[in-house]
Parts: sequence; structure tokens; C-alpha cells
Amino acid sequence: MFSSTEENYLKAIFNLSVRTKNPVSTNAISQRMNTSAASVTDMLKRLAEKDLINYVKYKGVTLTSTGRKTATMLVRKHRLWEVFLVEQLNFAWDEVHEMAEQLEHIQSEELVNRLDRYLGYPKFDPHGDPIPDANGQFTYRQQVILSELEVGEEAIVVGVKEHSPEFLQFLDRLHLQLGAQVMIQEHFDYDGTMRLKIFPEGEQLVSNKVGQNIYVQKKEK
Amino acid sequence: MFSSTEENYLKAIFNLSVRTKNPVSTNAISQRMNTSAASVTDMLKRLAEKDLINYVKYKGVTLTSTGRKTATMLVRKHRLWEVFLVEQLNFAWDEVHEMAEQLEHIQSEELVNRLDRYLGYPKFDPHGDPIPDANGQFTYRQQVILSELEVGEEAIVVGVKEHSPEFLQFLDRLHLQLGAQVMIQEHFDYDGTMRLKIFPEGEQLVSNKVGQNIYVQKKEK
DNA sequence: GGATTTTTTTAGACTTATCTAAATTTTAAT
DNA sequence: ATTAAAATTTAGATAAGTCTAAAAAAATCC
Repeated sequence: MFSSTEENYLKAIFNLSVRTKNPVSTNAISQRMNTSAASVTDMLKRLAEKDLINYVKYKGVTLTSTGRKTATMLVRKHRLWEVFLVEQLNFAWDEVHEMAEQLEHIQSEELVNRLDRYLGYPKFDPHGDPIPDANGQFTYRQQVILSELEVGEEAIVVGVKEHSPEFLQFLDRLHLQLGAQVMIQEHFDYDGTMRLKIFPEGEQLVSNKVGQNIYVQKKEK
Repeated sequence: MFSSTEENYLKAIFNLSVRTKNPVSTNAISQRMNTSAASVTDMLKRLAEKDLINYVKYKGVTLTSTGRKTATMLVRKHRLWEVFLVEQLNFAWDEVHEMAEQLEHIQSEELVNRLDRYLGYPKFDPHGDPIPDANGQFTYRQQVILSELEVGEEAIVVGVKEHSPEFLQFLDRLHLQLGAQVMIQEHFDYDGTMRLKIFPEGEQLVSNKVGQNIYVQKKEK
């Protein structure tokens, strides 16, 4: 249907506009994709021609409903393949991104739906990101940034904001994988470092940068 | 490492030369790939430049050891993915070719080796074709063409020579799937039609064309 | 064994996706 | 409200992979 390149642009636009509904700029896309702004402009014209985006020269782009649907299905495929790689083939959560980046371009709706069923219709991928269902619906979840917790609060790690292998491996070292139960023991105003209790045993100092990149779900007290 | 297109050419050359060791002609490749002879010539130059083939103008091509190794690994990936699709995702044997055609280009040696282990190191794919191991070694098997059997001989269906969905679906209808046990009851010289007993119960007339496209393993008497 | 047919290669063109450099538009600043 | 800076687009080139039509080489046929 669409080339891998076109699909990658759609995904980039989707991810850049998922938070804010504002149009995405040419430069933002070129940075995220490591291409020149000129290449992006060329591609935007093609995508607009195919009715995947709304493009106004010099004003940025938004996805059309077809474009958003296509991007959502790419995200679905990417995340389902990540679940497969981690849960079935026992890859670590920091190893799967590149492979999923290729697998997401495999063309077969039947395949992705069967994979979904095979995996038990998972709602979240190995990094805690929500997996859209066959209709494109995401599961929402009450979550906050770890560093926003107050001293004494308990929470469970449910996701990460950063996905670099370095960060994920560091979290492994800190035993802060998904599902980890933590309690804030101390908060240092000097630089935002926190002292965490990690259940059932263990204690760690985590930097503000780490705390800013972890999503947690507060525990009822 | 190599583009999907380059890989497809290597696979075509491999398959065209796997029986005979003779050089493969430009026309043979263009027919198999549904491209013009001119396109093939262009690509052969590129593949020769990359030391994947030995190319002599007007004389056809053979694979270098690098080329053969690359093609073998593609066949390995293709067939392992077919096993996954059929055994894990419950696709029928006539539905998996196109998907495997895409999946075979996923770049990750670790992935294919883990998939191999996950599937239990299968030696044959859902069509009975041998799957090369991580070293590129194929498993050989004593097999003959069904129509070469004599009246009274018993055998087990172990593979197919033709892979079209039409043929495979027809075999399903005849209950001549892999593993089926058959005995030749009659052989009509008129057009080569055979009357088969299919164990445990069942009897079918099969045309010569069908019989020519099925591999069987003779049963000791 | 020379003429004809078939096969293969070359020449020139097109598409997709990319780039750099130059031109244009928008934004920000004084 | 100009002007300077930043962002974006256009122009022109390149590489991969494809095509058709024409030229060249190889194979085949009396």
C-alpha cells in the first residue's frame, strides 16, 4: 500500500503530534528522522498528494484520518512485535526496537491480528506503551512521572519515557523494571535526587533525570 | 547489508542453480522475477561488483561463496518464518508464502537463531522443504516422486514440488497433506492417473500432474 | 558455414528518495 | 516597521531499480 519510507514519515508525524494537536514543522520531522529539511518537504508533498496529511506550505502538517489510521496501525504492529520478541523469544527490552522497526512494515492485517491473539491481546508493550487494538483504540491509564511523587508515596513502575538502550540497561541495574514497587523515602531539593525503597528489599538513589523518565502508577494507601 | 532487491536476485539465482551447477542465464532470472532482461543485466553488474556472483557477459552467472551463503540464509529465514506462521499462528500452508517473502528480509541473525530454537530446530518447512541450519547445512532425505511408485508400494507424503495456493488447496481436498500414508492401488497407462488408498480410510484418483508434484518416502515392507 | 532467430547488453528515460546550495517566506528583534 | 535570523522551499544532482527500443553477440538452422 505505502512504501516503508512513507510509513516512517507518517509514524514520525504521528509521534510528534500525539501530545499537542498542533501542526508539526518540517524541521521537527527532519530532526527526528535524521534527514535534510529539503527531503522532508519533498516527502510532505507526496504524502499530501496521497491524502495522508494536510500540508500548507510553510505552516506545517497534520495527519488526515487515513494518515492517522495508517500510523496507528504501524504503532500497533511495532508494539505487538516487541511483545513477541520479549515474551516469546526472550529478548531484553533494550534489544527489540530495531527489529520491531523492520517488522512493523510487514504487510498483512491478518498476520498482526493473529499475532495479537497469539500474545493474548496485550494492552501494553515491554516499555509500558499502550498497544492500539484492531480498531485503533489505545488503553488509557492513570500514570504520573516518578519524580512528581511526594515522600512517603508508594507506586508501581508502569512505563518509561526514554527508550534508549543505555537508559533501559541502567534501569535493569537499578532493579527499576516494569512492575517494580517503589516508595519515596527522601527527596533532595539540591538537584532533585530521590532516595527510593524498592520492594521487597533494596534502596537506591536515583537522579532527577532518571526520575523524569519513568512513569508510575500511584498505590492507594 | 544488502537491499531486499539484491537479496531477491540472489535467491532467484540460488533456486535456479540448486539442481544443476550450470551458470544461470539472464532470461531465466528475468522470467522468474517478472522483470525485463535489461533490468537483470543491470543488477548482475551490481552483484558482481559486490562479489556476490561470478558474471561473464553473455555467459550467465554463478554464485560466489558469499552469494551462496547469503542466499542460503534467506532460504533459512523464509522457511523458519513459514513454520512459525503455520505452527504457531495457525495459517494454512497455502497462505504463508507472501508473508514469509517479506519476513525473510528482516535483518537480524540473532532473531532467526532464536526463532529456530523457539520452534524446536525444525528440519523441514510446512511444504516439506529442508531448512538449512545456522551453518547453512541442509538435511537430506530419501524421497521419490509419487508417480514413480509401483502398484502395491506404500509411502508417506513428505513434500510438494509445486507451491501454488491452488495446488496446495487441492491437496487439502484430496487429503494428501504432509504425513498422509498412501498405497498405490492401480496405475492407468492411458494418462498416468493413479488410484491411491489413503490411510486409514479413503481412496482417490489422482492425475499424473498431481502425482508428479508430490514427494513421498517409500515405506519398508 | 552463412543467414536467421534468440538472447543479451547498451542507451536513454522514468520514479523514489535522498542530498547541498540557493532562494524565499516567516518570525523575532530592535 | 524595517532588518536580521531562522525556517522552509526550490533547483539541480545523485543512486537504486525499473522500463522500452535498439544494437550486439551467441545459438540455431538448413
